[in-house]
Order: sequence, then structure tokens, then C-alpha cells
Amino acid sequence: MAKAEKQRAKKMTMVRAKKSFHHGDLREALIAATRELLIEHGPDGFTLADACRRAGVTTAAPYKHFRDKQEILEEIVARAFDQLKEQNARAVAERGSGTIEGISAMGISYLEFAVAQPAIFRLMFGDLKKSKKADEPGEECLKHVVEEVALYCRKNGHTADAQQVAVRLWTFVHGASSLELDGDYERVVPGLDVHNLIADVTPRLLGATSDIRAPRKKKGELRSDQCEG
Amino acid sequence: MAKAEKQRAKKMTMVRAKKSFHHGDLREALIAATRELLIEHGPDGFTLADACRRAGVTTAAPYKHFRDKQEILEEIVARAFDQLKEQNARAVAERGSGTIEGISAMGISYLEFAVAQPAIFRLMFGDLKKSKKADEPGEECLKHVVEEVALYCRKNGHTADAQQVAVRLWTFVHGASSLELDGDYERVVPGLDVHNLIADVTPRLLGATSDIRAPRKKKGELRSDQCEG
DNA sequence: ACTTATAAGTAAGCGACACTAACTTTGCAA
DNA sequence: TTGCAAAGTTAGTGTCGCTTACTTATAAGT
Repeated sequence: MAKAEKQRAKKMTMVRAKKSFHHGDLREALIAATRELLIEHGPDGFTLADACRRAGVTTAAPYKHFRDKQEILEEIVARAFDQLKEQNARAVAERGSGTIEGISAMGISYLEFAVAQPAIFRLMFGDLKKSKKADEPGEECLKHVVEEVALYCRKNGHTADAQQVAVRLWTFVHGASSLELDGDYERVVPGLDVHNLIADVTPRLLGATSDIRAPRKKKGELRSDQCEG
Repeated sequence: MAKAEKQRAKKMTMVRAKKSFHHGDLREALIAATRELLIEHGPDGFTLADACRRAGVTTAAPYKHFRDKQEILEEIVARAFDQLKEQNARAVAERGSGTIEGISAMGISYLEFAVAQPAIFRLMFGDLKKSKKADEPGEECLKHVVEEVALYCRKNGHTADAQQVAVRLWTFVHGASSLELDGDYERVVPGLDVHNLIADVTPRLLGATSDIRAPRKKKGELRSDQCEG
């Protein structure tokens, strides 16, 4: 009667009413919907309620699968770290492991990840604190850089501390990603090619550690990549 | 009677009831309160309502002075840029204008600003987009770096493009600030001294130093491309 | 096959927040 | 003195995150 009609009507409003009442896999659906909204409206522009509407459930439904809003984001962040790790690995493998080009490509990969999904990138490194799950993947990302740098050093007879160098590279690439992401480059240095920036700087940061002193013009002559006017 | 009593009672709850009903300078009071809350609870952890309570007014009062919540934040961000600019100028002046030490000090000043007021720093560069007011001050910050680099180059006979070098420095320092701020260094490289990091890298990015034995002789001719898979 | 426990949904409601509208108080100026 | 605009207030709207209590479908046990 009225009941049956109501049910049927509700069915129609569901986005994916596979099995009428139960949603099949609401957990994944919510993660997907949240991801979409994150991309569409930025990190703060999405609401859990919106994600529910998109998944075709009421706003109370998520709490059967997640403790709170934050937990959905944490799951997304954790997966994003895995994705970043994988993408970086692919980039470095393509251009040559333990080479400047490979390491540089890894940095550019990092940048491209950030640009491709700005909101998620911000969540990954923002203070919404990943707390638990995203800790390890983040470490693994840097660890991979350390390995590549160490390999490069071995190949080229450098004695530099690979970890220290890797931190430099990470820092620079992260800065470039952040500034590009927020549109700060665009605003302040309109024509900038960020890929080139990273490729230019990578070799500089790969150098050995300690003999940093006054500027010696001695060696200043040789590099054409230094700065063209 | 009751009315008068109520009013008097309300007076007591006001934070600064200079003139009873009217608040003297609510605009400034709200900005101050918002700043405090920003520092206490992070960029997303504050509410306009809280700021009102702290200023001793109702939640409708702010709209006599600001269009919306965002406009308060924009004002704070604009002032923060001025403060950053000034602080950087002081830092470089102390250590010597146009010197590596001065430029390095400017970078460290940037970092310390970020660490001292993380929430505000994030607002400055986050995507909450400063839109109008914070545009110029941000540009001026970089412009100052460009000037210092140019001065340094002139002093030392470098031909480098000061703007390009300045962007490198900005990028690195911004990356260091972001990672330090979010606790990522702490998590991944616990013992790191970020000041040293900046001081180490500054000369490298200035093009001064050199120990880059990178076999990047000519673009087409890099060997060791294909090492292991 | 029938019962039954439980996982997974709904409905209704709470408190908080951003913001609005309409009213009231106050200070200042003609 | 009046009268008016600035700067408050009260009251209310819609939304959000989250909770509680109820309902429904599924799958297991006998």
C-alpha cells in the first residue's frame, strides 16, 4: 500500500539501488563520493551530508562504517600515500634508478600528484593529522628517496649522507608543490615552469655536504645550467 | 529595575565594557579574538561564535563590521604578510644585506614566522585564497628576496638571474616551513635541525657553491641512464 | 524451512554554527 | 531638542555533525 509505494519511490532516488534497502558496499561508495567532493570543492568545501546524498543514503548511515567524518578522510589519505609511493616508484623506474634524471623525475611525479589532486594533497600534509594510518606510508615515501640518493652516491663515489640529501630534495619538491598548488607561483611569478625548476635544482641539492663556504668563482664558469640570464 | 539589573549583569560579562552598550572598537577586538583562537585551535578549529563570546558580543554583531567570516580572516592574513615582510627585513639587516648570511637569515626568519603562528601561516598560503588584499604583500615578500639576491650577485660578480634564484630560495624555505609546521619532519626525520638545513642549502641555491660533480655534461649525453631495473 | 541474531539501513532530534531580518540603544550633529 | 545613522540586540533560518531508537534484510543454526 502506502508503504510499498514509499519504498518504491525511495528506490528511485537511490543512486545505485542494487539490492533495494542495503547498499552493497556503502563504505566504498562513501569514500568515492567524498573523494569526488574533495576534488570539486576543496578540502573544506565538502560535507559528509553531501557525500551521503551522492551515495543515496541518509546522513546517519556513514556511522555504521566510520567512527566520524575524520575517519573517512584518514582512509582517503592513507590510500593517497600508497598511490603517491607507487607513482613515484614508476617515475623513477622509467628514467633510471640511481640517476639524477630518475631522482628528478621522482620529484616531478610528486609535484604532479599534488597538482592533480590538490585537496587530497593538502589533507595528506595538513594538520588534520593523519594520526595513525598515514604515518608509515609517508615515511616510506621519503625512504624511497633516500634509497635512490644512496644508490646515486654509490655509483658516483659520493660520501654524502643520503638521508640528509633526501631531506633537502623532499623539502624543495614539497615547497614547489605547495606553492604551485596554492597558485602562489602563478600570482607572483606568472610564467614559471615548475618542472624545469625542479630539474634545475635537483643536481644542486645532490651535492656533497660540508664544503659550503664563500662563493668561489672558480667553478662558476662551467655550468650552463646555473642560471641563464 | 529588572531591566537595569540585566544590563548591569551583562556589562560584567563583557570583556571590555568601556562604554556599556557600544564596544569601543569591536572590529579590532574581533580580529584579536580570532587571532587568539586561531593560535589556540588551528585554522579550522575556531568559530566566529567563539570570537564573539571572547569579545563579549552576540553572534550577530560581527556583521556590522565584516561581510562574513572570511573577511576577518583576510584582514588577519593581510596584516600577517606585513608582519612577515617586516620581520624578514629586520633579519636580513642584522646579518648583512646582500650576503649569504643575510639571505640565509631571511629564510630562517620566514621559517620562524611559520612556526610561531602555524595557523595563520597556513591561512596565508592555503587555498582559502586571500583573494584581494593579501596579493600585494605576498609579492613584496618575494620582491625583497629578489633584491637581496641581486645585490649579492652584483657584489660577487654573478650573472645569475636574481628572480630565478630567489624563487628557488623561496621554494625551499617554504617547503621547510610547511614540513616543519605540519610535524612531518618530526615524524620522519626526528632529530632534524631545520635552521641548519636552511643555512646549508642557501649557498647551494645561490649558485655560489659547487661541489656538484654531477655528470650532467650535456643534455643529450648522460650515461648511466640504464642501471638496473 | 523456520527462527533468530545481527549488520546495515531509516527517522527524528540535539546542539552548534554561519548568517539574516527586524528591532533597540546610543552618540552626534543640525 | 530632535532625529538619524551607527552599532548593538533578539529571534529565527537552514545546514551540519552526530546520537538514539527503531526497522529491515541477510545469513547462520537447528
